[in-house]
Amino acid sequence: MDTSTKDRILTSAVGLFAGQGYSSTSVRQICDAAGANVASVNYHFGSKRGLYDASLDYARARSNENNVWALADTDRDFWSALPPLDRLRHFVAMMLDHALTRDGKPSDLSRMMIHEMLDPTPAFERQVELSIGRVFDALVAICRQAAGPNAKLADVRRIAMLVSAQCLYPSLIASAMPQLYPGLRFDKSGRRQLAETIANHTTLALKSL
Amino acid sequence: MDTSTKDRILTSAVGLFAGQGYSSTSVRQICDAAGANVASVNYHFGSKRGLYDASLDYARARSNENNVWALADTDRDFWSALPPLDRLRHFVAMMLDHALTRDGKPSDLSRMMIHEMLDPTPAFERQVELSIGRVFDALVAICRQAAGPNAKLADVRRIAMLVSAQCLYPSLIASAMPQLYPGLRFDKSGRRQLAETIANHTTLALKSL
DNA sequence: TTGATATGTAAACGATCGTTTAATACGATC
DNA sequence: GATCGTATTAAACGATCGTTTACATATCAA
Repeated sequence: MDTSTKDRILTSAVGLFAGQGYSSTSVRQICDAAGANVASVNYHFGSKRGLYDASLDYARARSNENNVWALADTDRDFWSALPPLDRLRHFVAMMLDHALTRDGKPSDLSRMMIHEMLDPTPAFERQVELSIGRVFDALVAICRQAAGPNAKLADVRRIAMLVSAQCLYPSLIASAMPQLYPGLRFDKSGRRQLAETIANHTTLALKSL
Repeated sequence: MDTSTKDRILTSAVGLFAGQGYSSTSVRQICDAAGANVASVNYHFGSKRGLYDASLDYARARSNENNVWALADTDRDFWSALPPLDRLRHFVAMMLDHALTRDGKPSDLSRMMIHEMLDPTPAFERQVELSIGRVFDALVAICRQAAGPNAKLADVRRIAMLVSAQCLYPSLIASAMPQLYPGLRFDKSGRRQLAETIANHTTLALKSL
């Protein structure tokens, strides 16, 4: 093999945890996919939970390589220079680009996060602090800025929650897509259309506050 | 006990499957909660899968008691008499009422459906035919009617998908709510506000097509 | 070469999984 | 009262789970 056993295990684990969740994925299944021995998981990561925590960090790191969640940093020069509605537009597009890969399938990170939201494990609290929470906070801040000073915070927060709902939903229903929405595709153009639709509707909603 | 063993198992199974999904819930866990013997699951339902299928049907039946999904029947006199935008408003409120219980917690059925969407089991296809699929089709029909004849079907479908995203999201993040949205509540008034917000924004979106 | 440290592996551990078996208790029917 | 179908139970089945053990191998410093 060209990569280390530890890396191969990590890569296989991310894919399997993202696909089936924590409890449905066995250590042996991961090791078979990685071409590694069962005992190597506990050697390199201490336990299955340790591997899971490392997988979350690994998926998040890989996602950040494409400079993505970095945009959640509200105070970035590049962002604060933009008009509020443009910031919102870029932010929505960014969330979708992180939730869906280039070929329209859900990203491993988004799937793992959704599994965590649905059935939180002890690792969830840390992931909220490190990624999800920051992104949501940034989204609220952008929506607040776009809505103006007269909008009530509770209303803005509700709209921000609905934005994240629309951005994460494609990752949730990806496995069930062909059954539920036979015509829908999340390729590059479909993703762009979706981002525009969400951003436009949110703009209308924020302006009507 | 005042109820039959079969019913007690069914009730416990719905709650546990909804809470943790299929593979994370053990037969022994269900039987302990129901005060039944482990073997009774296979006696009454044939297998764990059989119990799971029966649980889905049971949860759906209980949900329909409150006359809910019946509204998905687009040709109902009561509904077709309403103006399109009012039908949309009622439909969104109905979806939210089915996704959330009176005290703001997610319904068992919505949780089970979300688990199915995220990691479909062999039972999913049947549930799409019996409930989810019909509801989504009805939603598309209502949105199409509200958008008028000039709207492109693909655009209407995308908006309908986003509506279901916003209605199901609260059930997805219910376990993680206190961490992600500390201020948000889905009590009666919160649910009404949420339904109004979704319906209003969707109305704006459909009119702008 | 020797010793130390890091890595990989076969085998087994005890626990838990879904399922089956064999026996028992109950109730209705003949 | 004997018989039969239904319901329930304790106990055990083989399989799989996460984890551990004991041992083999590789790498490098002394």
